[in-house]
Amino acid sequence: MLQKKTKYAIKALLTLAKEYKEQKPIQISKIAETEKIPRKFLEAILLELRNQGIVGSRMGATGGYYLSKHPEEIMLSTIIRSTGGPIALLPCVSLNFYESCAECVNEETCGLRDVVLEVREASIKILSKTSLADIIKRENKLIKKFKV
Amino acid sequence: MLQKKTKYAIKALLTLAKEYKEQKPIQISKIAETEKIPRKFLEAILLELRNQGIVGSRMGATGGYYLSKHPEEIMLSTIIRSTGGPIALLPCVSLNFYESCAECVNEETCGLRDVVLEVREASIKILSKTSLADIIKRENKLIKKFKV
DNA sequence: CAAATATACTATTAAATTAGTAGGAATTAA
DNA sequence: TTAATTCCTACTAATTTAATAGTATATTTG
Repeated sequence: MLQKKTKYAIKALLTLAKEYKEQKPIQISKIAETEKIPRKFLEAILLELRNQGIVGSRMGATGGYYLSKHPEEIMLSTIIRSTGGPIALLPCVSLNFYESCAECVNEETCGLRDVVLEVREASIKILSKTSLADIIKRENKLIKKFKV
Repeated sequence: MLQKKTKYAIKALLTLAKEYKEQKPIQISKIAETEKIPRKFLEAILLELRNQGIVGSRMGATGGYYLSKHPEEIMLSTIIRSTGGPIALLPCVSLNFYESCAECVNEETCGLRDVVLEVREASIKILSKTSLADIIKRENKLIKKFKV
């Protein structure tokens, strides 16, 4: 399961994406309000996303956060990883959060690992081709669909 | 990520599967030892698996646990669900652990949910066609592969 | 039947992770 | 210079997960 932190991050980034215009900052408080995210928590999350290079910021009055890339270039897999959420089901198949299993005699011949690897591939295939822009597109399609 | 509990469950069930013979019980302590799982914790896990109908048990001397079905019929998805591990990335797309998102105005038109649904489908497709027997088969294949 | 050996069950504790808060420093625009 | 904003560090609270303790109940075997 994704952490709340990750979900908040995605929602916040979607807000930035919807009003995307290069370097145009939006304030934390505005995002927190529209997305119903605890203000201070969001502050911490955006700071982290900034350190990861996903968003940029401007300090001072009229400051705020903005996407550092076009919404088409920011992938869901990147966001999940940047906010600490491993995608894999077991640490032994995680690229970014790898850890070997204490009990495993031989990782290479572990049948469970083999399956879990497949699951990871399938998940990453979807998550790494889906951008913020894609999510917004999907949203619009769904709205149309349910209006009819 | 799968919980340790789930991983222990899978390992324990694989042990039972490898020595499978209808209704032939194996003791907790033996499984705990070969799989390096804390004895008492495993006890609790097996009890749960029993209440879920995945294993059967016999009390008293010479008692123990045994698979209630053939290893080919026990699927990874079932084990994960039975030990409390949701497969979906968000509760709003989980079949067995469903919960709506507090902030979501309309679930049906949520773009993120739409993507996460796809990921779930892909994962379940693999996990629900993989049985204990399949995992063992994979293991044997891998052993052969790495021997050469 | 008694002793030994299992699981069944309930309750509790410990550890780890995740979520959220507090408060002041630094920066910028007006 | 003031107001508005992000930056940063350190905490605290809440929740979840992992593990343990101890007793009750059932079963086999001598």
